[in-house]
Amino acid sequence: MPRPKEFDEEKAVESAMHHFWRHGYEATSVRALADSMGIAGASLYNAFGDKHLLFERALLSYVGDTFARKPNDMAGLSAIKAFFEKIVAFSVKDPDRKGCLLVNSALEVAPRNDEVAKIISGVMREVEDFFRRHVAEGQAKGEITAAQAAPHLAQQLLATLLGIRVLARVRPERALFNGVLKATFAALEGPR
Amino acid sequence: MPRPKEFDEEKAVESAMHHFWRHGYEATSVRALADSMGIAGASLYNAFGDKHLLFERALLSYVGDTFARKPNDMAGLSAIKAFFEKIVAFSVKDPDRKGCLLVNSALEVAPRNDEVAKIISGVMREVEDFFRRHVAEGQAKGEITAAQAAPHLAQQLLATLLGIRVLARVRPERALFNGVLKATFAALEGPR
DNA sequence: TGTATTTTAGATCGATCGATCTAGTATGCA
DNA sequence: TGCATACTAGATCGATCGATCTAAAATACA
Repeated sequence: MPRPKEFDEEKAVESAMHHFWRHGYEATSVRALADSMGIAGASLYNAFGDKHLLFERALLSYVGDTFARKPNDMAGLSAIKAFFEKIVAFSVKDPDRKGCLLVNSALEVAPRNDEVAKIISGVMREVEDFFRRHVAEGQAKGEITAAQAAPHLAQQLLATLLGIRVLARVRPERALFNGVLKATFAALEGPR
Repeated sequence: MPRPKEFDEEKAVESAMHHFWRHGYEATSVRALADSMGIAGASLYNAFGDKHLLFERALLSYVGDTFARKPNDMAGLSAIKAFFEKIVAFSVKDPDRKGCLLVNSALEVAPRNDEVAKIISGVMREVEDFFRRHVAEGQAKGEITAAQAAPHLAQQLLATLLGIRVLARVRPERALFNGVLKATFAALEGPR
């Protein structure tokens, strides 16, 4: 039996993910991908099929890293606040202004790729669910206003999140994010 | 003196704008641009310099069409509501799911093009100003809550707007937008 | 009609694209 | 040591990229 060990596929996908994240899909060449993954071009095609399939793997890897592990030690309003503040903290300190690979891809790739569109809208629905659960929980605890329906508040939170991700790419300013979050959280808490 | 008439530059730029809007920057070839503009490739370079400069022209044309003519017959809350509802109405009925060229370009082009980044962040600041002015006016009229500072509410509205533009590209669903707007406007109006 | 100029279609440029193939090297088991 | 397999570098494929150039057609004034 022959040379059974390959390169670490997971780490390679992670490198590809970071490259797509920084440069986008179209502006990323397969040669640049192979270089940043530390493998030969032929190995890339052997292991991943083609550029498009590799991108799907990279996108799923990103989703796994970013959205799968939600703060499950918190609930209600504090979970929502922690979620937003983590993203803002990252956006402010990221020198590359990469934003969110999912949002970037939603605009650049999804319109011409049904499989990617399905992945992205699926994740967005999960995030919306996440918001709805914690809004309902916060309402039950009396820390979130009951004047608005949980599904609507959750949809508003989703839009705000996506907006923050856009701003992270062109105007990653702490003061701007602070204003957005202040008004968002105040709207959740309602009149006091 | 010779053949003084050229093709209609403005209409040509408009056609280029629509092509960029539908397909993005990288995925648009100069040949496809020239075809959709109804001119020869050589004419494109003669009149506009290169692809990048043509894109800037197209982006400015989009900004002029979309953001320059704001509803100035309204003020305060109703101006804000009309602004959002116009955008949602367009997003829902656009079969191409083009979203917003400015937002699409903010994510795809701006990170690698300082001039485009400047245009985009400038427009975003104008939109933020628009929101701030009308929020302040609404607060003065008592139709918008004074519990939050106008600048913060304006920043929140900007983020929500950008989020809606993202959703327009992957989930242009009337019910989703309605929920977002309902919660957004309720937050503006505050406790009643 | 003749001349100058702008346009056009289309060939062409070097560069790069995604993708494939070849040849040689490294590895593990016999 | 020898064989089979997984990798590598690098050449190469046809296609397309942005950009340029040429030559013919169109237009307006003399």
